[in-house]
Amino acid sequence: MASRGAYAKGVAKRDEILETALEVIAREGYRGASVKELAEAVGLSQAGLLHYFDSKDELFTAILRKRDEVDSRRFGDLDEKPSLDRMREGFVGIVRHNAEVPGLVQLFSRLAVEAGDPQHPAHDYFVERSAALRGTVADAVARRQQEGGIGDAVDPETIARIIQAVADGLQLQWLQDPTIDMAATVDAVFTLLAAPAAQSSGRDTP
Amino acid sequence: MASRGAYAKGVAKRDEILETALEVIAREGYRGASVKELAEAVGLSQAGLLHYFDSKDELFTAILRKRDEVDSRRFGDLDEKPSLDRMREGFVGIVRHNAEVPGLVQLFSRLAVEAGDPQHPAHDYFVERSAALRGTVADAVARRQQEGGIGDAVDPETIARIIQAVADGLQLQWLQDPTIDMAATVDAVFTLLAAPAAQSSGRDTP
DNA sequence: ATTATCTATAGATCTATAGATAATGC
DNA sequence: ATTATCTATAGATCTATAGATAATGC
Repeated sequence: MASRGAYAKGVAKRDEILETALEVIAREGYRGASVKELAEAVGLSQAGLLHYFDSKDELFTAILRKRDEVDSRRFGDLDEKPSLDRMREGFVGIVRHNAEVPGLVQLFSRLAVEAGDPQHPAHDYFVERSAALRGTVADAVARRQQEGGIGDAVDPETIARIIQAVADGLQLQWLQDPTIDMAATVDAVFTLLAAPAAQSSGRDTP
Repeated sequence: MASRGAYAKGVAKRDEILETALEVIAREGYRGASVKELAEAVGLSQAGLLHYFDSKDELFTAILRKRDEVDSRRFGDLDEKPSLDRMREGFVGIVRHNAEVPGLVQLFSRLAVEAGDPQHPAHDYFVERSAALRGTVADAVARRQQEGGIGDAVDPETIARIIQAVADGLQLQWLQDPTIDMAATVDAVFTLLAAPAAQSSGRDTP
């Protein structure tokens, strides 16, 4: 009931845990990422680490959240109504960066599967993150469609969903074959979208 | 060394195991799919079942292979150079069917992540299956591009990779929110591809 | 003789919790 | 007084293997 909240030291430690975990997983893969290994990496016992999280799944969910925080500081927040072109750049940049942190891609994909269960601690994370991402993309697509830069055979929400699916699905392919160029392929999706506009521009009515 | 091979009974049993496993997983999800549960479903002890497979991962890999076999009998083999339209139908049909077997979607996605490790028994399965699928799609796309039905801003292999990524990525989204219409979204990808052609058809040169 | 199957078990994890002690801060 | 951390352990799985016996087929 009467909870005083974490001490300053505790707050800092929790943060240190998440940052160290990100490094370890990025480098060594999700494999070596048992609670015990992560605890050792940060100089705690397994029980000592779990003091900060309710369960292992909470821990990994927090790691993903931390990652988004770091990424959006690095690549600019996607919640600012960017133009489609700016979004394309941002998106491709993140994907290119992901190709350097295989362990995080593994962690993300694996949790995405497990979090299908609404009881899973990461469920809300995925649902919210997805919706936010798609909302921003759909906005930018809708604006471009109004300018005539993209055909309107498919509605913006569906196009946004497709773009997200490509990014997620490519990661699964890339986990099998890390030589494929995820960034270039995501970029190609935007090229495909733009294609019709290029052909019809300048002569709107026959 | 001198291996006589399985008896007729054994061959049948192995097949029965796989078919029962498909049903159980489709119905109950990947969750309840420990070796022990699957063994019970088919009336064997856990050790009795493992007699037919080298390991748990081999078992699950065999289950996925069996599934493809069943599906391609049901939806027609994709290895026959179908037209893009026929392919679109087949693809959408499979996706629609997948939406009825959540447990198999979970199993597939989860193994796709784990099989990233080249040591994993399912690694070859995913690599080969992927390549075959993409090859067929790329072929059909290339033919359509030559007819002018699709722009050539993006090469056929990349388009094939994108289509596959959409299908795989949508499954991850659908695991979080089973109300989304995977089939309709995959179909929309083909609509997007066709869009430019519709606009330019009939007047090739300005 | 070999396969098909069982029971039993070793052994490897891994998670969560209980019950300490030391450090921090109202 | 509460948080931060430790050691120790319960207990839940789960996989793989050993060592049987019963059924099958060269």
